[in-house]
Amino acid sequence: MNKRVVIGMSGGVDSSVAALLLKEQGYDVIGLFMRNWRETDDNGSCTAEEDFCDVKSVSSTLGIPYYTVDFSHEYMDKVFMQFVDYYKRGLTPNPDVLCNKEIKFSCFAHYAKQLNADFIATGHYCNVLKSSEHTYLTRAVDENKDQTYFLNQVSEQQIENVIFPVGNMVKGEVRKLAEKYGLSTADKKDSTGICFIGERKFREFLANYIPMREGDIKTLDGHIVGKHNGVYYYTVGQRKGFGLGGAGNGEPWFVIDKDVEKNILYVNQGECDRLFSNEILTKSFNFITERPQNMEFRCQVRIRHRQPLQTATAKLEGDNVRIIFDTMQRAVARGQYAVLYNDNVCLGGGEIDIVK
RNA sequence: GGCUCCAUGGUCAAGCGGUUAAGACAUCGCCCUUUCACGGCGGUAACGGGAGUUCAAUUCUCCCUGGAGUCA
Repeated sequence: MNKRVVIGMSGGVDSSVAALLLKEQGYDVIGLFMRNWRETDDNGSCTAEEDFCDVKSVSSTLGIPYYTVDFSHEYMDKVFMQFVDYYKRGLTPNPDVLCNKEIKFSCFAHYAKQLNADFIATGHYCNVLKSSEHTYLTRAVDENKDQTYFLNQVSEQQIENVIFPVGNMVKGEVRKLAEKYGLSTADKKDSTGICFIGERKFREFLANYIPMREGDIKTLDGHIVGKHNGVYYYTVGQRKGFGLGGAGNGEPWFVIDKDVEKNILYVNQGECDRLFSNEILTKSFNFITERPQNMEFRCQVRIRHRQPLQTATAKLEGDNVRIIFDTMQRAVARGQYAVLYNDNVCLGGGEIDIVK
């Protein structure tokens, strides 16, 4: 009896090829398409429909059964509510990190278990490394596509029976393979935007959930230089979207800080020291596999997806971790995650709570 | 009210009789990207109005209009 793998199929190339590889490796493969957001996109079209068509197409090419499941209630409760709440509080949430923790490696995994799966799989670019007693999450071979950042909140238990078939491939190889096997998704554009929701005009999208509230845009020394529709729509370091142009030294303006209580957006023309920091405190840090032995250790860190790894010193402080970077970091946003690495191993991550 | 300046794209700002009327910031599009951002590359977009002078006016003169400053 072949081992059964339930693979999350999004309708993209990566999960298509992941399914292909599993099939080739002789697993009993079942495709599962998740539908977690019930709305059309900005253009009024429903990409979920198109994606599901691709899942059907690829599944039939591969000769595997497929199912569809709807976790939109769970997604709303466990991911989207917090997302909105964070923005209301002036933070910059990362819904995709939560989505992996709560939906893909939780709801999805439980559902797969009901289908008698021995393993679950996804098209994520990352890997698992097994030692005699532990399982570690490791970076993808394709540096450019590594998605471990988004998995920083999962637990060892959640990845113990997970297979990431494309984790040791580069994107080009994935597409070639898809083409070779005639998968309909071979040339499909990579999807971006919030997972399951897609690319949106962000402020307009947020305005559906957080009412606009006009306020002043001020310089750091208190001069009013414009008006905004709500500080929560903006992220520290942001340049576009508040219409400040001309005058001064001709440099672009950047968001430096936000005062949610007073509804003031602080900006500066050109980058300035206030935009940079080399020390942060993360809260309720999640170590995926094991808590480090030393209270203080050297490591690599990234504070945003795809940021090149930054060298730093980490200090354990209870459930929190203080991180002191070797070099200044630009636009550290509260609500995002600082994710630690020890070379290829992703140690885990914590939400950025305080930026010094 | 007198006098003196100023008037170019959304904003700031080059230009100094013949230019495809710079550039920056904003804005828009594309690229990058399973968060939000950053970033890269492109596009749209202007001579306040009316008379003159001149072969030729954004460029010179006058008037109007609209700003700014200054003086009783």
